[in-house]
Amino acid sequence: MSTASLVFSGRGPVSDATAARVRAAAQELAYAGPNPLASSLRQGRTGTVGVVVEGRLGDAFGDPFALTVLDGLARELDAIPAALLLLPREPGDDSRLLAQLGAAAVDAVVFALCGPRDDPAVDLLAGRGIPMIAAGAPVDPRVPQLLVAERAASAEVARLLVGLGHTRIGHITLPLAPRVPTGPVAPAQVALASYPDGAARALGVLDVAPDARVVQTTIADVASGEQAARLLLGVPAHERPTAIIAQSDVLAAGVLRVAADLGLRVPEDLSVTGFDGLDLPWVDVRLTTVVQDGQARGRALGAMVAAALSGASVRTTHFPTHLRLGETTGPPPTR
Amino acid sequence: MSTASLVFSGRGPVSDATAARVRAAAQELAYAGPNPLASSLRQGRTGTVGVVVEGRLGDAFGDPFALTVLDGLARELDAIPAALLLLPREPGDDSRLLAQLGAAAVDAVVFALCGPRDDPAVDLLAGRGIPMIAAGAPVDPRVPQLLVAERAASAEVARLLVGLGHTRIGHITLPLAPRVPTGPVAPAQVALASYPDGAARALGVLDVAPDARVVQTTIADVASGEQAARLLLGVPAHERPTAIIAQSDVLAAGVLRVAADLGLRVPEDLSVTGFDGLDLPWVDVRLTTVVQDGQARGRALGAMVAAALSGASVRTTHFPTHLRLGETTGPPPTR
DNA sequence: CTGTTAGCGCATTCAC
DNA sequence: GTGAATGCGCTAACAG
Repeated sequence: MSTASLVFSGRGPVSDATAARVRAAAQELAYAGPNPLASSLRQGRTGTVGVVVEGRLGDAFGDPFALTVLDGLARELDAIPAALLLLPREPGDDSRLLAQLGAAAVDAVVFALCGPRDDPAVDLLAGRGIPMIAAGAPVDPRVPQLLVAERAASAEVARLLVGLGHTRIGHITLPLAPRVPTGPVAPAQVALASYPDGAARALGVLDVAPDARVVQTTIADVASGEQAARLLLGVPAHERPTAIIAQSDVLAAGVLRVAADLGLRVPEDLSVTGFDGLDLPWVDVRLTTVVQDGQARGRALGAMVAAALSGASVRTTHFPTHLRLGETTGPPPTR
Repeated sequence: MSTASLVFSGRGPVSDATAARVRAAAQELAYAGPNPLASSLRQGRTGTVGVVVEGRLGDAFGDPFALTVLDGLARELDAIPAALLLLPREPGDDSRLLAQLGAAAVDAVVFALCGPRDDPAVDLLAGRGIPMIAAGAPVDPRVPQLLVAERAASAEVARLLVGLGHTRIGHITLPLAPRVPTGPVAPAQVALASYPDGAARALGVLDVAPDARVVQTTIADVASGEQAARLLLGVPAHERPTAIIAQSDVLAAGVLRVAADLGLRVPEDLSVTGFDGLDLPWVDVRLTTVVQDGQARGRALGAMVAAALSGASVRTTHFPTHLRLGETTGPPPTR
């Protein structure tokens, strides 16, 4: 009885009478519509797109920027239509993710957030012919990217501060590799980092301010920003940085809190910059930051997925950002 | 060649020589392992659990409490193992969700967060024999619940404030129904609400303080809390509430911000309470609030899912909360 | 221990 | 416009 299939999918030429008869029979047999699994197997489409998430969901999406990207992505996928399957990876342990990827039925996979430069998941998915889309990582010719000019944007921030006269600059990076502790990082280590986005932003700063003190965080949240800020600011006044460049607005929010706690005025005593351009209702100053539209970024990723699923060959694209001058940057204090 | 299946699933008794031979052949043919779809169809298991999310992902998980629940749930499901499929519902429009549910292959569905009391998705899923687990909503005999004594907990907060001598109490509720505007709500409307959790908390307050002014928010975030607080506090001083009970800590955070803005000291001029017991790094006072362990709640939901999938019959359970006295409550100002 | 057989539930042919 | 046959790719059950 293929007619039933036509009735439920609603795409065949079926007379109203027959349709009614089919529906009545379905009712009778308590048939709740086609089995999605069988339908997917037959059609080769699942209506599901995987999203790889580094670390715990609470950590990853505790950063409002990441959440906004996810939101935009979901919104765009909804139009395909496709639902989002969350595929968390324990940082530094790929085994669970690979098992999930081997067992999960997805039409495509998105690496929407920061992740390792080299990812064994790529081989697995490429082997299955599942299209992938990434935002910075993993780096692989088989994975088209939506790229941000991280290094250039970050360098622009550093240039702003150097131009204002700052010479002692602190930099707070996102994690450069899985499972790192919060703490200082030697500039030489930066180039070897496994996470490209943090590395690129740090390199941008070092391009312009090679003597910047770099402190790495474990995750992007306010508490980590505070911790890193205390490491940078908890030194004698004459070696204390007069400006801190944070790789994320939530990290910068932590810096602002520590500054207030230490009695440092922003920007008179300390300049602070962020990255992302978040609108945090609980931060009262307007942060100097690199604005990127997270929602639009997610949507752009979703559009790339849609294109890949429709069979188009998707190419690496660039996504715009711009520096926004806020109230948290100014010339260094005259001693 | 079922031997190949045994090799890949790793559960059959296969000699090493044969296993090697199979792997070699797989390599040769560029076979990337079993097709998850076919495997799922055969085994009747997908390794995927759906989570219904009300509203945009950004709105739903912008509340750290909701995110923590999701995190705990994901963590527990990971042990099954199962991955999370996000199933967003546009508030007030079930059609997309129902379509997704009809097309998505899931082993179970969790209603982890607030949602409508009556949900057409229940009929659909019950028809398919897919187990459901809920946390407050939907209310249906076919759906076992993990319940919080919302009304009692809320009443306890109100009793605390009344006991301190407050007579003019304001209450800020979560949305009581889809697509509501932020604004005052008549107590009579509360009992008719479509969202049970907000309704139960409001009823708890009204049980103890029947004259409380109730203001409803659109979503649980700081900005909505601020908006609601301005409605409650923006009246002549003699009719201004001396205490505000918020149904969530993020809403309470908004109240604290407005209080500071209006020059009201907390708790001398205004007592403020929340719900959830979040640890918000950017709120400096210790809020008086109803603590519930979101992570544990998510895990408990995950455990219920695991039980349901193992064929056990899952019963409705209760989840504990407790009132935590903080620094934001005290006697009302003596005029 | 290994190979063969059948069917999971559907959607797509193709005859009628 | 309708019904009957085939196979999507796998794995459980069996026979060797």
